[in-house]
Amino acid sequence: MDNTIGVKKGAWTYEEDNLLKAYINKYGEGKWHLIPQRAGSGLNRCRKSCRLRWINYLKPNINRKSFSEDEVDMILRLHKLLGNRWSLIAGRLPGRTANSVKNYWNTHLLKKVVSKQEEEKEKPMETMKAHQVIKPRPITFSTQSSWLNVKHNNFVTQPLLASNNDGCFPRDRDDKMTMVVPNQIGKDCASSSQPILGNVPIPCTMWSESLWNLGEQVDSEIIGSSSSLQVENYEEFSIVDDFWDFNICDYDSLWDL
DNA sequence: AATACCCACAACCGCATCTTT
DNA sequence: CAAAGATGCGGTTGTGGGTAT
Repeated sequence: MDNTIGVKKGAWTYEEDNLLKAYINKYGEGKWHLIPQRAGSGLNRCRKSCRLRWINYLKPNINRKSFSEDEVDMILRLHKLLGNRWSLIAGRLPGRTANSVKNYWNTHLLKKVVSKQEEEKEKPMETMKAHQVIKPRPITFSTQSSWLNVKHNNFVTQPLLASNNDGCFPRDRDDKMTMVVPNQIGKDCASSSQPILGNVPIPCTMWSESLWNLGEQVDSEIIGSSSSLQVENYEEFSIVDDFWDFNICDYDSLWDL
């Protein structure tokens, strides 16, 4: 546990920053618990504070400029998809930290999003955009091996449900269901300039590779290297249709990307 | 000029998860 | 396998600077 007794808190001084930078230069990142004994008496900070200071402020590649329109757009899209998973969102924005993305969201975007949602609520039902719902078709991994092998060439087109390793859908609490975001079979987008979904171009950082990696971070062990979003509370869905109806919003988020 | 208020962001805190013993 | 320790994450708070009154 942290021994925080007698440890300094509050804003960091120039000297403390230099001590921490010198420590990182000498020993590298990580091993935060060793900082108090290695960095000397001038750096009387707990390891958590040191880690935060380095990650959010001192790290050389941090982009401290104001957020560009593209970055804001990316944050909005990723937040729609991932929610408040700031580290994942920041991971898609080079040079940005989870803390800075979170701060930007809370100070600039949260109000906008909330007011927009309020507007949507107040709209009459008939003016709402109709969604085309494509019901998923259960497919086993063995039959999907073809598209699993072409992930680098394609981009997201249609979500499907995947079964478990044994080819069956979940039957009990120990089984896990995954939502798979497959690539469009047979369509090679690697040679085109930028993938298009309807009339909406997909930002370059959200090409299939990004989504794929995203999926790996969301749930890497359930589905191996495929792009997947693990569905929690799967036990609520006794049949595929129930699951699909319940998750229309999540699927729409993907379409809106 | 003084004060109040607001905003942006750095930093802290508690908790969850992962790793080590 | 359990406990302890280490790390990482998201929510929240504190504070300094800018602006309005």
